[in-house]
Amino acid sequence: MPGESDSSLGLFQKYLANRNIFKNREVIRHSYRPQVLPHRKPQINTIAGILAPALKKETPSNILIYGKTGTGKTASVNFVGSELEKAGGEMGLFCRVVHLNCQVIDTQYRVLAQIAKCIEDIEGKPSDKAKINIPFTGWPTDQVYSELKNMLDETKGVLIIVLDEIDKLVKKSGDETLYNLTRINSDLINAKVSIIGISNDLRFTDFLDPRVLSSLSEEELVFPPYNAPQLCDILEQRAGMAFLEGVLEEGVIPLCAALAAQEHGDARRALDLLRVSGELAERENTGKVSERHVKMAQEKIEADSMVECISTLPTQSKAVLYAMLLLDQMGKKIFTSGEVVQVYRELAQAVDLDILTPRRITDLISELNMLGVISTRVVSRGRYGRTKEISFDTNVKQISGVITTDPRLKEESLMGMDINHLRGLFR
DNA sequence: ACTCCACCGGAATACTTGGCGT
DNA sequence: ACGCCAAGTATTCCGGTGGAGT
Repeated sequence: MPGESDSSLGLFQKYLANRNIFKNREVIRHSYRPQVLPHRKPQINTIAGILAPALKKETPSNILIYGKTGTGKTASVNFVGSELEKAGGEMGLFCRVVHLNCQVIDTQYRVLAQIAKCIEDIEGKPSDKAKINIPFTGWPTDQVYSELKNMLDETKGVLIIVLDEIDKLVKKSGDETLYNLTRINSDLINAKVSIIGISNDLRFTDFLDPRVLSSLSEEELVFPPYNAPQLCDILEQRAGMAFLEGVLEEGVIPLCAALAAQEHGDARRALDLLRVSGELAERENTGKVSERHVKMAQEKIEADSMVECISTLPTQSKAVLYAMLLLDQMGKKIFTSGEVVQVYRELAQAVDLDILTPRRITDLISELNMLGVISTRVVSRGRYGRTKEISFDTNVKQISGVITTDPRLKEESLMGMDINHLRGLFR
């Protein structure tokens, strides 16, 4: 693209050329699906091998895929799926893949309805007698099931159902859905169905009926986390498309890879790091992404996720957190649960919240601890009992910024609170 | 209508060491 | 000097409740 469009770009050219970091930012969003998936050849080949019978109008084995987030499970399956559809199309077969994210579609009804809808969309053109639209709600589930069965049979092809985040589905609505889906084959005459389950949770099979499990996991596949060099390759591959020539300094990609590898080998995390680094550099107008930016990006991502985490907390938890903030501001960097309870009482009264018992508060405190907002340590002080020592280990300002976003904990609502009284209490 | 889950609090029990009694 | 006790929560277990989903 450089060169020929000079005429219209001329005016802006120098600004674009000067300071921009990105060539195409979309490429390093994790929603972007690259053509090539580095270091996933074996898995892709395995999946392809398992699904290949579909092209001979046979039923492929069901597959269960495990792996942590950001290990390329979904991307690999999608890749194989679209290749399969392509191949099927060339051979004049009806061979389709439908992808369902069970985090969103998490009931039996919605799963069935969504599959039906996908099939409808795919072969929309033949003027079927009465376009049977399955409503979002209203029908009994078994009617949807039999309707789906009929639709499938008419296609006379092979359908591959990908259930992404299948563990969420099982946790929310049990294994009945899966049971029905696995036995749908025996009800079909002309068509074949095969299921690919994708799970983040290795132990989710505990919740499954053994019959469902054995049928679902005819083949099992594990996606190991990426290690640092592999992450490097992934980043390299995309960085070439995403960034302008020479804006990335030497150590940037290795650093992103190393940081993400420490996490869980999460490719998404690595890409986020790289993208945010780029965005930070862009904002600075330096025209270069350096390792410093990566470190800033790391902090920013962490901070963002903490903000996200805190802002979705229930009000009571926020109140407890606020109480701890007040203690911190009063100069007590380390405090005990007893003190938190005292401050919390005042606070809750002032903002007209139900006052929870100490019992509950300790629960909330440990919850906050697990979220990593605070850190706690149980200590025994001999004659003076046993307590939890609590302290903040992250930026207090940010936390307080988020907390006061809650309508019930706005500054104004705290007017009724006697801070000085509290101050006197803790010296 | 019924089930399930998140939230809540009461009671009992666990835990640990500085103080106090001897 | 030594050892048991007690303070003050933590932690566990459990039962109740209201609201959301089916």
